[in-house]
Amino acid sequence: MSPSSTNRAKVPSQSQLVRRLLRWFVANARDLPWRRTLDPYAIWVSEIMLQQTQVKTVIPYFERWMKDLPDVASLSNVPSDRLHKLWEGLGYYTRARNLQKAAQAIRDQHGGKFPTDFDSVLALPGIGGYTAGAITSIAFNQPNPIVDGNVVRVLARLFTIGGDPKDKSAREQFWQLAEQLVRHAHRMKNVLQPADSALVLAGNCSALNQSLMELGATICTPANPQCDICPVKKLCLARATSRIGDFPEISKRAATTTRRFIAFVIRRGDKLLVRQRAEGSVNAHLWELPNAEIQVNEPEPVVTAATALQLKLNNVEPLGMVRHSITRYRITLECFTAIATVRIPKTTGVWIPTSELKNLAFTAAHLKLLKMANLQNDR
DNA sequence: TAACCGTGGCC
DNA sequence: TGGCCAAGGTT
Repeated sequence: MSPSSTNRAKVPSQSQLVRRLLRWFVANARDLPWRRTLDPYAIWVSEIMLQQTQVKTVIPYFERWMKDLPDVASLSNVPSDRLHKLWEGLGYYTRARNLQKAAQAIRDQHGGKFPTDFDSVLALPGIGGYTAGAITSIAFNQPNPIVDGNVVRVLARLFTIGGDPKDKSAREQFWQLAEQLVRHAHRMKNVLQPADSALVLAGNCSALNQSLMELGATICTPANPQCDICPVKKLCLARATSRIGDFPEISKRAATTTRRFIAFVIRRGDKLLVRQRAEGSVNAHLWELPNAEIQVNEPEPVVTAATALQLKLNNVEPLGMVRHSITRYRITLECFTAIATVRIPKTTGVWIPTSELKNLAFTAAHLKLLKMANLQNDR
């Protein structure tokens, strides 16, 4: 950019910004299942599912969940197997267990009615500052700010806020700014929504908070943002100074580590040997095929894995391999069919009729193996 | 505070 | 393809 540029960039006016965002959101919001209701339970479930998970992935899970567990009462009573099955494939399974714990707290401490008070919402398991702000603003139109990855990106660019958003000082800036914006929205005359839209809005606070996320999700994207159609492009400081790519200043992720596992499909009659992962481990409560981690360069993978599992095997045949990434690990999971010849230790697995596998929640990698072995159908 | 928790979409 | 990222929270 030329240093002699005459249109010196100014910090955007907040009231102008809020007005444009509200108008844009009401006219352009995507029609999503959880935007058709003001039921705090439904909005809560959607917010938890959406944590670190994309909208496209969440939609079918949300529909299934709401059909099966339509309210706090049904969630507080659902058996663990069914709870995990409804979450199977979404990851971060603690989220599902915390949903149930919170539902039980709502039943026991709030008479079964979803609390409206911010601090009461925040006190529920699995609900932090973002989610408490999202629920109370979207369901109840309270002027509570929210800052998620989208909001960070949008605000960092609009106001050229530097620093790692994970660091305290930068984080406080984003929350302060988000709070100022939602308070502006709260003071404004309510923006009406078009009659032909399925969108249900509790009011301006809901619309403003959602507009920031919607803008980040659809236009102000991490790569290749569509600035040409952005409703607030004229107010964007990063764009005015040609520094869109410099914001936000995200730190690099931890390097990935390669790991190698051997798994076995071992059948006996109409039963399959499977095990449930222990509390406190990764993917706790979920089911998997018996498996063992081996060295990446292990020369005798099957023998080593079988020994680790205390299995004596005959007729070992390769079934296939899946690649799977989990957090910072890049995993290869090699699978073999085999026949076990001696008694099996409980820690290695238990015999489950194959007809019952569909009721158990498996980890994503092992679900792929079951499908490979024609033991589990698509849902 | 920084590490940990899962998975799939996207380019 | 591999790396980045997604409506974060907990410990």
